[in-house]
Amino acid sequence: MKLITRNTDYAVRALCFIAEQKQVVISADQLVKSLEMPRPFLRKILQTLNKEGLLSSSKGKDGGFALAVSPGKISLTDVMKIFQGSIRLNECKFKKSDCPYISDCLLKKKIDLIDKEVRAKLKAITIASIIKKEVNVNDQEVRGL
Amino acid sequence: MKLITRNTDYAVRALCFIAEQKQVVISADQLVKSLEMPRPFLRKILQTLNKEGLLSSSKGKDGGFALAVSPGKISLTDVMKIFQGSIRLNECKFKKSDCPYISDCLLKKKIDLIDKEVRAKLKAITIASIIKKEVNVNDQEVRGL
DNA sequence: ACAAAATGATACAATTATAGTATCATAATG
DNA sequence: CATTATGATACTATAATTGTATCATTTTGT
Repeated sequence: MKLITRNTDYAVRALCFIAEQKQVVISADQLVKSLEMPRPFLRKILQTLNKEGLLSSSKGKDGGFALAVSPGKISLTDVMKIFQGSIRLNECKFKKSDCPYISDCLLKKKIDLIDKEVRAKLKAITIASIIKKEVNVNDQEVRGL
Repeated sequence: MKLITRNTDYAVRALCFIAEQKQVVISADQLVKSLEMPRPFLRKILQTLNKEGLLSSSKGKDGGFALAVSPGKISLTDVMKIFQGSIRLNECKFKKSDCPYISDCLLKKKIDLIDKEVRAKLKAITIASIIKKEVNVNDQEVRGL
């Protein structure tokens, strides 16, 4: 059981990496070399992030990808939604007419509660909050980890 | 994204149903008729629950399945473990040597925290806690919902 | 104009997980 | 010994995940 799939994970790491660099525009090749990911898969992911508005892209020499949204405003749920669709943990199989527990299913209610909490917590995790340590510890720059 | 797969869901509902009946031993056929589930699939699930020790079984006429553990001692995590394997939400793809965030990955740590909380909450959900309402509301019996 | 360096679009493929089905064997009971 | 139940096991269909591969397009420098 995974909460986060590979492409979400790659996307998050790519976003973090881009956010951490002094350069604004980062090419797919740079990312492939720095983070270890299969190139075509990463490219597809970057294209998706571009389409979805989290990255902007430029072609040709010195082209690549740049953050289109500030790291503090990109949350894990944003990325998960893009690559994993809805992140409802629940989705009862049973239609109201079928479910033997009909209108109020305690199981569903309990899971719903957990679901809401998880979503809130995932939303609170932003790219900025993930890279915070690497970028800024005691107000010192510690790039190039 | 589902936290709970179909077989876990069926298993939980079957366990709840068995726990709710006055009869101790419930046959697969009874379950199929009452809860709406494909018979062969449910049978496989019941066999698994038997093997895993949550149910006991008896063959022949008036045979079937009975709870082998009290409803208060069967938690959602028990059932999930059986049908969905480990319920770690995390499992970082990157081996220590590969991961660009090396020994301390903030993403992983944050997800780990969520993971622990979710597991604790799932563990707190027992069969007893799910059927409580149906079996016992204001100390009245409200069977046959 | 043209080659090089980048992304864009899109179709295909392998692997794994999920959600089942189907069949025959075995045990208990009357 | 037939009936009624579960046990064991092999098979299958669908969808999701995790990619690969190819060609088109745009930008830039010479």
